[in-house]
This record gives sequence, C-alpha cells and structure tokens, in this order.
Amino acid sequence: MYDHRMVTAISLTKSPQTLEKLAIQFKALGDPTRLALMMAVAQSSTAEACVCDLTPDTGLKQSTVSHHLKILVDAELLTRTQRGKWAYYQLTDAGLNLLK
Amino acid sequence: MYDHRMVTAISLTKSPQTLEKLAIQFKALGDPTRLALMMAVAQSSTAEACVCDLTPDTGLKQSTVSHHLKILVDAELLTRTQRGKWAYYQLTDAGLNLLK
DNA sequence: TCCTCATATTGAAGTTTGTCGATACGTAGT
DNA sequence: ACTACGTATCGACAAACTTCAATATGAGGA
Repeated sequence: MYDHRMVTAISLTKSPQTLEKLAIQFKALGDPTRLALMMAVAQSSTAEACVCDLTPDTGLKQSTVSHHLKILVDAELLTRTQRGKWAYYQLTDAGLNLLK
Repeated sequence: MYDHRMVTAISLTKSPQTLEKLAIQFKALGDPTRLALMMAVAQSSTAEACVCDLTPDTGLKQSTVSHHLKILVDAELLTRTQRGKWAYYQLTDAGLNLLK
C-alpha cells in the first residue's frame, strides 16, 4: 500500500542548526502580538512600516512594540532600515514564506 | 511600479480567531524539543510513533515528553490514537503543512 | 548648541513555561 | 484479583517571557 506521508517524511529531515533556527522563528511567530505585527507589515500598502504606524493597532506601549520587533528581526523574519528619525520594517523572504 | 509583496499581502489577511489559532500552532512548534518530536513522527517509517519510541531521542523524562505531545495534540498538529497499552501519534494535515 | 521627536534599552513586576519526581490511570496478561 | 507495563496527571521549582515606566540614544530642525 502506498502512503503519501512516507514520501514527504524524507524531505523533512533537517540539520540540528536549521532545526534550532526554525524553532526560534516559530517561537517568534508564536506570540499573538508579534503575529499581528507581521500581518500588519505584510498588509501595509508600502510593504513596510515604522513603529509609530504599528503601535496604535496593538494597544501596547511603544517600548513593548519595539521589543517585539527586535525579536522578529533577530529571528530574521523582518529587516530594519533607518530613514531619518524613523525605523522601517519589512518582511524577509523567510517571514513571507512562513506566513503563507 | 509593480511590487509583488503588495499582492501577497492581501492573501495574508486572517480573521482574529484563525490568527489566534495560528499563534498557538506556531508557539507549539517554537520549542526545540517539540519541533524534534514532530520531525521524529514525520520520519518514522510507519508515519506514527508511540511515547516509548519518542522518549529516548529527546533525553528527557517520559512525563515531559508526554506533556509536550499533549501540547502538540491540543494545537491540532498531531493526533493521538490508543492501541492496547500504547498511544500512537500522527501528523495532522496542518502539522504536515507547517513543517514543509 | 539646544530642543524635539522617534525609537531603543534598562530594570522591575507578574505571568507563563519547561522540567522533574511522584503518583494515578488504563490495558493486558497470569 | 493481582501484577506489570505504558502513559497521563499533579505539584513544585527555576528559567524565560510579556509588559510597563523610566531613561538613554540618535537624528533633524531652530
């Protein structure tokens, strides 16, 4: 009997370090606030957003949002670029793939 | 100018409850032990595994492994079926999709 | 230089999580 | 009924996490 699960199983083998990195990314997305932040960035018309745009939606304080964004950047799900006084965040390819 | 990110952004809109459920699933996968458990189940030749098979790999105690498996089942990433004295775990479709 | 504004960092409080040991539950065999 | 075995649950503890207020950093304008 042919079981399609056995085929896909093989392609799931990962090295320890990619497994560790994957866990970090999943954990980063495992917080409702951070997942909402990712969605907000993805949905922004310019495909990037600054902290001042993101903060009101969350109902949280600026320092808290900044902290969450740092976690997402460290997990390589977002990139950060500074322009003038503002910091703009964009999805990385990894971030986009995990959200789909 | 055409930006492919704007297109994908639209398809990422999710309702609050699916967003909450997604966060729970990501959080469940965000622990290295649980991610390893998922991989182990996926890689088992029969595409299912019992606690006694899974426990040695982790280096953790049986009660801890059982606890992690419950979290994965609650997140609907694994299913649990009892046969005799053993409990067998399989990937759900959601679990398989998130791992790929 | 001084001030303002956007963001980051620090420190602290409360909560959640991961792990274990001990114990309970449930099934199969004697 | 009693025992053995696989698994689940409970209670406890340390570590990690989320959040906030307060403060620091850094860039632009007057």
